[in-house]
Amino acid sequence: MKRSRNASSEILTAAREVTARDGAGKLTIDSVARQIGMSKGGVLYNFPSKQALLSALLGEMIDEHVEGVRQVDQTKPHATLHGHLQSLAASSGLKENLSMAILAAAAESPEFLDPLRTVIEGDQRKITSETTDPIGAHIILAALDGLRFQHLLGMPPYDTDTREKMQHRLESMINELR
Amino acid sequence: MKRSRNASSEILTAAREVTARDGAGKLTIDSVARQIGMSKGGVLYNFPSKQALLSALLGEMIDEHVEGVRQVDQTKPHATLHGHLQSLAASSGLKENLSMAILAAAAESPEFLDPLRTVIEGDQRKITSETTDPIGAHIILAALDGLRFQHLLGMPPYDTDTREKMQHRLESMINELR
DNA sequence: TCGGGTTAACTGACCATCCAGTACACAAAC
DNA sequence: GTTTGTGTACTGGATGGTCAGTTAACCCGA
Repeated sequence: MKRSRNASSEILTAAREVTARDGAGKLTIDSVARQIGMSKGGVLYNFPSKQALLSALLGEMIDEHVEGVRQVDQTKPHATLHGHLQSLAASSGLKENLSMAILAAAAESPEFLDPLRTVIEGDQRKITSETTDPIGAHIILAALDGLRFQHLLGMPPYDTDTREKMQHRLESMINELR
Repeated sequence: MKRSRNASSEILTAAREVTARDGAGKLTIDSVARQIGMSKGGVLYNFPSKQALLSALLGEMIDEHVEGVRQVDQTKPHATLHGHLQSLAASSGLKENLSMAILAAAAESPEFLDPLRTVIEGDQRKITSETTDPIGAHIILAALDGLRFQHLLGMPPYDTDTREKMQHRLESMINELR
């Protein structure tokens, strides 16, 4: 048996696989352990509690989001809004319901989302500083969030055609923002 | 001990009180029973399973939403969008995290949200039929949904001032819709 | 280089708790 | 006396977490 120096990243991957395959409700320490072929104790050695595991997953998601936002040219106007749009487009293809697992955790303890709040606060500050019409910018951001949640919860509009048109329109709206 | 013919509606009220006071994670059959001063068996007599209880709660929320949407003069243009805005404004004051309980349930079984999907499908059809710019209308609806979720999850913008300005702006946007 | 000591990583059995759901007796209402 | 509703006590299963012990890798002095 090989002794990987640190299984934590594989554990996180396994957790994503479980949620993707079996749904957010099936994400248990046992199921993750089975997925990676490890014992429950082993998982708990790497993450001392389920909360810790979920926090790490949330951290990954936040990192990916930040990464996605940063992929746009930071010098162009409304870069952060464009970044959010970009991030949405990137994530709207895949349907891993990891976010649902995060939401379920947040239902039990709202403070669990604090790291996310921090990031979003920062984003909103940046967005506000990039425009003279903060309300308009906030609305666009809200629409992007709305699209995210509609998709996450399997709400209409389902067809990717409509959703893409909406994204294009939102891009225009960002560009027309003062 | 009073013997009301049908305790179901009181049970639902009690469930809302529990979630409002203790959070979505504390919504158990026992806690609801305690809240209403009834035994667990009594609750389960009225709602044969927890799913059934949650479904009823979701049903209530949907009814309230539909009610809120209908409160707008149905003859004016974009009545449904205005209705959604109205419904948002009505619900944005209170902070009962019943929705989080619903979300948590949906995390375990996505089909749980089917009734909601049906309603929203209908709404979207109506909205689309009320405008010549369905994409624009969809975006406004997405923004309204986004605001809902931001509020639900305690995400910024926190201040009611900004949120009210956003609602006003959205109202203008609806009015300017072709 | 050999062997003992140390330690990080992990195992597997077990515990504790929570909680949905069941069984059934019992009370009121009609 | 039958139906409707409620209380009490329980079961069973899922699941998060604990812990003593095992394994392998690495270190280091003789």
